[in-house]
Amino acid sequence: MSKRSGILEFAVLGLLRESPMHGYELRKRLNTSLGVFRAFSYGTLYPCLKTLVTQGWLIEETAADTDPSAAPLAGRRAKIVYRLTAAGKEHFEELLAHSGPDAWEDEHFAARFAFFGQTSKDVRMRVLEGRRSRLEERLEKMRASLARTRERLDDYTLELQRHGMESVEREVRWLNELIETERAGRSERPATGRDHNDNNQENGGRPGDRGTA
Amino acid sequence: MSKRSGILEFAVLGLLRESPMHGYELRKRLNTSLGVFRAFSYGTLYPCLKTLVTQGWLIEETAADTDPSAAPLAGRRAKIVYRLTAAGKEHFEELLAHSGPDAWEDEHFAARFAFFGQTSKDVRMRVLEGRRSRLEERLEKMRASLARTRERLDDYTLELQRHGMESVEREVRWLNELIETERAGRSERPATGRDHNDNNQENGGRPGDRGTA
DNA sequence: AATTTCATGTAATTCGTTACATGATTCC
DNA sequence: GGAATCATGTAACGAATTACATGAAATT
Repeated sequence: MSKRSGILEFAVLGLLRESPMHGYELRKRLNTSLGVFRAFSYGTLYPCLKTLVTQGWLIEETAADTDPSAAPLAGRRAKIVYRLTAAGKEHFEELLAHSGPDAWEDEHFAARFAFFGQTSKDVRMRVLEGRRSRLEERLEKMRASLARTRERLDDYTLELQRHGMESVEREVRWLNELIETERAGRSERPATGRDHNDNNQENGGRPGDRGTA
Repeated sequence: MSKRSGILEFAVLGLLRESPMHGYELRKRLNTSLGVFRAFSYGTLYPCLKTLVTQGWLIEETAADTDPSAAPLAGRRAKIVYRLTAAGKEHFEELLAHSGPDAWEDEHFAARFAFFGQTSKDVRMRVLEGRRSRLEERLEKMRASLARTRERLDDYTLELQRHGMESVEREVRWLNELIETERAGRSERPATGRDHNDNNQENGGRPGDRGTA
């Protein structure tokens, strides 16, 4: 039953794909590395982990399970470590391959983008372009509504609209850069197969960089 | 019982302060003029209106109530028009005067800003400055977390962080401009007394403008 | 020894949406 | 007279939070 929000499930699966973790640590990663934009509480995370286990995508391990002798040595006792199962990995690849319209909504998009490192190039392109046209649509609406109501609005409301539109325009420019860069050459790297540690280093800079050209 | 979200209640009260409206229209204003950032559905709005009536802040009027003869003439029949009561007006002024820490969270802030036209200068200042330090706090955390984890992150995650930080920095600059402008001289206009239609025109441009100086 | 941080969970509650149900009014 | 838009509502559900409850490990 239920969807478990998509976004949280997706992010959890993605983070656990990199390495097994327990809930507490997972939550921190969700809120820092990944989640500049989104914070989840324990009351959300723990029940979600339980259902993911139920669905066979994760397994719980106590530290002793894997290495009974080494467990006490490790820095700090990890009570329950969650590890991605084969089925979970498969499920995550599927989610990664989908690029439906939900994928270009604000938070959903950010989550997708955060795992672009594991995403194939064509999906990356579809998501970036989908996001862009979503924003352009939004801009159109904003412009139209602004044209209709301009006179009736006071300075502050107007300024709020203006600033909001500028933010959206700025994100469109950002997407344009990213799309250009993707077009220019980043290698394929389908998300399957090789270990995730061979991070693509064939382009050293940040995705937006076009090198020294 | 209950808080009714603060933000929706606040916005409804604020919009109705300008002029009476029925639910359908209210919702449109919420989602265009005011809500570049936030959309509410009928399933949220109508129940909310009901509780506001219960609390005595609004009264329902059928078009015939106020002017039985003129009602049929008006462009389109308005089924239930909501009007702010004296108590509701008072309550809104109170909300307007509060500048607690909730007021500088993302959506809450936007709602507050949208009604700055009715807000006294000192409260405006407190809200703007509160918002700014809230964002600066957030920037600090982001910088710290970035410094801690920089090496472990792949290009895309890094780029996402970078773009997120830039967005926040940009909003801080925006706030700086607004604060400067406020300091420079916009008149007091306490939210009570005179009719809301004498919108302050002593400064013609948008709030961020510093005129021709 | 006490405090902080790590760690896991549950119950009640809040906020809001979707889908449904209904009907009037305007435009073609 | 049929479609689109205006207009009002409700019931079921969804997603996530807060407050609570508990306890172990590390730090001072």
